[in-house]
Amino acid sequence: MSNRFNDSTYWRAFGENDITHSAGHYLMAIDALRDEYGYARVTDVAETLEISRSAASMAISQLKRRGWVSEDRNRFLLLTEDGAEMARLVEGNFAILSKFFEEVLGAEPDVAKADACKMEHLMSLETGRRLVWLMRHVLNDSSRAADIQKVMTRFARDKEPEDPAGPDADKGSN
Amino acid sequence: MSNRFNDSTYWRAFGENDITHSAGHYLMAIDALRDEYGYARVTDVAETLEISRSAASMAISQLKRRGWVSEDRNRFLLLTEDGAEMARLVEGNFAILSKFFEEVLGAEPDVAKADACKMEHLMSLETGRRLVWLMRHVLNDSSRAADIQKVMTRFARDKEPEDPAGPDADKGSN
DNA sequence: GGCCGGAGTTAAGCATGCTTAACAAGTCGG
DNA sequence: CCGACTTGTTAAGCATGCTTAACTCCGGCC
Repeated sequence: MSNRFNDSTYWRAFGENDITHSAGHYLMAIDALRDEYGYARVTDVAETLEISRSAASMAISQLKRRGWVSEDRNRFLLLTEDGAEMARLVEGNFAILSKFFEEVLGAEPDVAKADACKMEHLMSLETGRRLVWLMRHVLNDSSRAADIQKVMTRFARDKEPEDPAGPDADKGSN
Repeated sequence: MSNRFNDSTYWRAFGENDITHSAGHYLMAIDALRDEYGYARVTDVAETLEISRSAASMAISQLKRRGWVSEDRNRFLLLTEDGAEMARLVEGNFAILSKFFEEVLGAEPDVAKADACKMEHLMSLETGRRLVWLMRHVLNDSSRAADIQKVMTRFARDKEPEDPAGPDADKGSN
């Protein structure tokens, strides 16, 4: 059996990500709060994310130890340079994925955002950049965009129960 | 502040997924083992996934309780109908995502597979189907495929350090 | 018949990430 | 000046998901 199941470096890498789903949202919350109010406290982050203050407190301690969050002289929360970079990465991945799901694939906005939110911290910088590039150069070309729209409209019309991988997907590839 | 940060139903939905990353791989491992050897035991799953037998044992108990795995009369592992469906969903998502990352975005095979493996259990059936459809109807059209290839070749040439979201991505959207 | 080894389970420990409860410290009002 | 509220932290508990260690159980072999 020589497929990806034999190679634990693949599937177990899930747990060794640069950033967890929740960490990404802590960073983005701090960023958004500073944008809007000029400062961010533990309590504000907890409120924004609708979790307990204690959970926010402990999680933010981790983020400080990891060098992504610091405090100003008034003990207000700051993103370090690395922290801001991670926040931008996750934010950017969310933006591009939800845009792709909605505008190219024609998914419902809610579905597009839910899927994007779950995947945002997992897509590599490299792949994210490639997707941005494609979107920019395909969608901004109105003829190509219309082309794709036509195809996806046909999808909406022809839609029938079918295997998500489809007959020509290379199942168990590697 | 009226963006997705205010709505915990979005980001916290991550933990309420239909299936976890590891559960997906347990199901796929059982499926693959039965395909190749005609049967699957706890020990075989543990070996395939390179985890301890005890971890496999406990995880598979959960999957049985969840109605995704059962046993035949010789105590060999079986996927239930629901289990097989979940396995096919995750498998299909992996196939289509890695194919998309590699063949459309032009990512390195390793990067494509790593990203796909991390995201496979998170993409909804709906979005997966749409991606399959697009791939089938865009990539199978050689002129359109060439078009995209040309764009992505230009990406490889022009590649420069840039924000993954790019200037025209709707950051903080909702 | 007894013993060994493979298969499977259970228990205890660790990390993440959440909860509630209890508590320390600072600020503000009467 | 002191009580009350706000802020932040720590502790204990729970779920997931892994580990190692210590079993049970069963089948085959001398």
